[in-house]
Amino acid sequence: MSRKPTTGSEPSGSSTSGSSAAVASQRVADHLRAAILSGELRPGARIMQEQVAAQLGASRLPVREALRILAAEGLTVVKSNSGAWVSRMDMAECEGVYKIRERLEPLALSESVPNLTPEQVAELETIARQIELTADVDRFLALDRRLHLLTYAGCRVAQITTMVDRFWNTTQHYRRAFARLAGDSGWELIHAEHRLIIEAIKRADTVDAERFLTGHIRRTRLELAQHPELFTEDDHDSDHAAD
Amino acid sequence: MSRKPTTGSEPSGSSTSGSSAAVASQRVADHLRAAILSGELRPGARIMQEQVAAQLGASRLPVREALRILAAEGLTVVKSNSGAWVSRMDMAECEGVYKIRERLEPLALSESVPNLTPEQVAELETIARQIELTADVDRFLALDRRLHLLTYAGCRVAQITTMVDRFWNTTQHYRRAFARLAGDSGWELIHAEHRLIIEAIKRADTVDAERFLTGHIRRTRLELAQHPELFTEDDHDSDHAAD
DNA sequence: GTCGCAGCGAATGGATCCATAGCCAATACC
DNA sequence: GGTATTGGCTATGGATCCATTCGCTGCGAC
Repeated sequence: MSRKPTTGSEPSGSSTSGSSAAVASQRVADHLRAAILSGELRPGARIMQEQVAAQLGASRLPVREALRILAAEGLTVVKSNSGAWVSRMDMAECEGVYKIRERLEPLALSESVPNLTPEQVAELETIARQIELTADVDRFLALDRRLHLLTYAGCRVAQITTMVDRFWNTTQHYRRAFARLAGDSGWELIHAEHRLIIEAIKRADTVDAERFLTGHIRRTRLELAQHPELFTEDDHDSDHAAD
Repeated sequence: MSRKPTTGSEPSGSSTSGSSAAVASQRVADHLRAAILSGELRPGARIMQEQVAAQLGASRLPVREALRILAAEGLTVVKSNSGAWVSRMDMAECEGVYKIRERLEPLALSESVPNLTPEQVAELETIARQIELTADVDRFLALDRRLHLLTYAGCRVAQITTMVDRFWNTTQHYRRAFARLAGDSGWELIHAEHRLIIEAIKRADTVDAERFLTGHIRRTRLELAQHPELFTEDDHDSDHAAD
């Protein structure tokens, strides 16, 4: 149906806008991305083109392009004449992503720190406090994501922030699974790391900020390596797509 | 039985040089990627869907998907209801990519060094010698690319090598422009850095290898920053796509 | 003379239709 | 009774056709 496209003055909706994108491909991609990140579509879940098309009231063509876009982002895999699935990582791949993040995010942080406003720094502390008071896993995930991405908000290099966002997206599901089995001592360490990172940011000390952030990611990677069971959960079909 | 098709949709495939991808989208993407990397399509050049479609004997649909793929790789930009162009970087963006490479490629190298075979190391030295004997810019570019990517050949983490490949692709044109105006002393430094990197690789010393590689990329970035004229060359249309 | 608006053309985005390649199951043969 | 082959079904890939939108050009008004 010809839904009035609202003629967005500036299309340029560069990812994660979530709202009405001018082009259907982006809208479908945003929808699927949100579904994957929220856990509604789990790794390994089959994505049927016409099912998604019918659900969103579009034809299969935008869905196809959206699947290409998401595949390029690493969120889906598309096999010729076979179908599309939500990307599933094995432990080695996930460790690889963490190794990349270990190098990349400190760079993002260094590029960001000099440009952070006092208001943003204050918000960092607020979020950190909220995280320490949070017991709910989903809320922790959302806050943790907001915290870290906010520390990178001053990064002027779009390439870096784009990549950082992508890796946070591709590992979202495994972070959720990982957060579920963290013990109290694990939370304490995370809180300590967050405090140290924020304190270094307040001092505009990029060296220390990088150091603590590297340690934060590295420690998470090493912990992750001790839980291979996170990657063995067979998801088989799950076409019901509900949780 | 033995008919194993295995026409895997390998994104950013290692250039099978035959351009015989099973799916047309990939074939078109490979063709356009090669055209961009070879310099046939320069940054800022307009890419017309039906022109490419006619040239490759396909319909516009695979071309559209190919443009999405290349856009995700950073090689093209697509504007809604407007068209597609070869990505053009300003100096800040190019510096950003170099900053990323400065962090990422040492990681790729560290992951690769323990897995490099003696034959590969020997080939590294051969390529380095060839580079030192080369005066031709295009030949230098090809050899330099082969050299560095070969140093990363042992990296088992596909995510890393994929990204490294992508960044080498997106900066290919600027590397070419940059190489054209390098003086003799510049070449000497490059050769020295290559020798040091390879020597460290031979010793399986990942720390030194990372150190020299970081310096290599960083120095290139700083040199690049002194040549803003590389990014001001207006290319306007260039639909003839010849050089 | 310059700015603005309207109309036209061309290129892209989207939808529908057809061909093809896997996958599964049923059947026939060993 | 088991296995292999074949046939049908389904979902994706590709092509063509239509709608939309952006840009350009020409004309008119200030």
